[in-house]
Amino acid sequence: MATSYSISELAREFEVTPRTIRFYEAEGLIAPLRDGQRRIYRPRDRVRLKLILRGKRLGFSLKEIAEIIDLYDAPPGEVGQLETLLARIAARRADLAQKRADIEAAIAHLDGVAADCRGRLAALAGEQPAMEARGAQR
Amino acid sequence: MATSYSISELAREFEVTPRTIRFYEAEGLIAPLRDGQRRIYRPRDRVRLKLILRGKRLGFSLKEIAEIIDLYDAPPGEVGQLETLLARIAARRADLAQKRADIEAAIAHLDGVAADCRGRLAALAGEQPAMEARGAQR
DNA sequence: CTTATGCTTTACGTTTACGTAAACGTTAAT
DNA sequence: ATTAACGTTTACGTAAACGTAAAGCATAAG
Repeated sequence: MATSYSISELAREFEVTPRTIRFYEAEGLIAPLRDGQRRIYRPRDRVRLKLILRGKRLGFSLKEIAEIIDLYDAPPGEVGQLETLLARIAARRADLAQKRADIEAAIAHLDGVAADCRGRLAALAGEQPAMEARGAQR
Repeated sequence: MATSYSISELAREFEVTPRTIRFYEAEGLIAPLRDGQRRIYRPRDRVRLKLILRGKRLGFSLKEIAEIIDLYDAPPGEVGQLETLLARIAARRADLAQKRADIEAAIAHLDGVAADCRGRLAALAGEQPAMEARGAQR
């Protein structure tokens, strides 16, 4: 009893529209089965959709996402193919490492601003303790 | 002798076109000084541009980037403003944390594929050691 | 039988983020 | 004086990623 999904089931689960899912198919990112005219999505299609959406959150274009996904289910292949595959993986990994560095920097920056912000709040609280009792944290 | 930059200097440094920089200005993300008609970019404009491009690499829209940047140079403000500012920072931080989680997952996934790939290469090498001497790593 | 629900294709519309070209000003060098 | 290098505004063009109808098939329920 292999599980399968309709397009609107997947759409609901991942909070996208059916249109979006069909669009990804048209772009060659997913290839669901068919029951006559209806699209039937298997677990592997669901995984692919999840990967696509993760890629989107990271700011990759659909074209880039396609390349990445193709890396995942690449065929066993022979030596030469495996080597070029490793090279492509390395390239993608470098992209991700760059993004990770960007993220760390952005988070650090934000945390710095927040700390400064709390500092100023503390200063204000010490300077002008207002009429009502202080609520330390909210 | 405060340093300043021309639009093409910044464009070269960050590998974007002047058009792009002017576009960001039109969208309210940068506000360079003027020398007559010419735009004069100060270090703070340069920093902003850097932040914008970092945001772009992370997949934020220019509108989202504008919100984030506004958090950075928010006015000292009073208690209420500081508190809502902290709240907005927390929201943005949550976005970034999500993206970081996505990145970690993607990198882990890719590393797994790469490891599997190297494993298959090793298997092939042991199975059919070709005519020429093996080059352990390239 | 027809109404509702869900899926389908086809096709044009929209937003974002610029690209590209035209036409024009301003120093700076030849 | 004119060519070159750099800047400006204005405006139309474009690619990506869908949104939004329109029109039709199918099948389950009333």
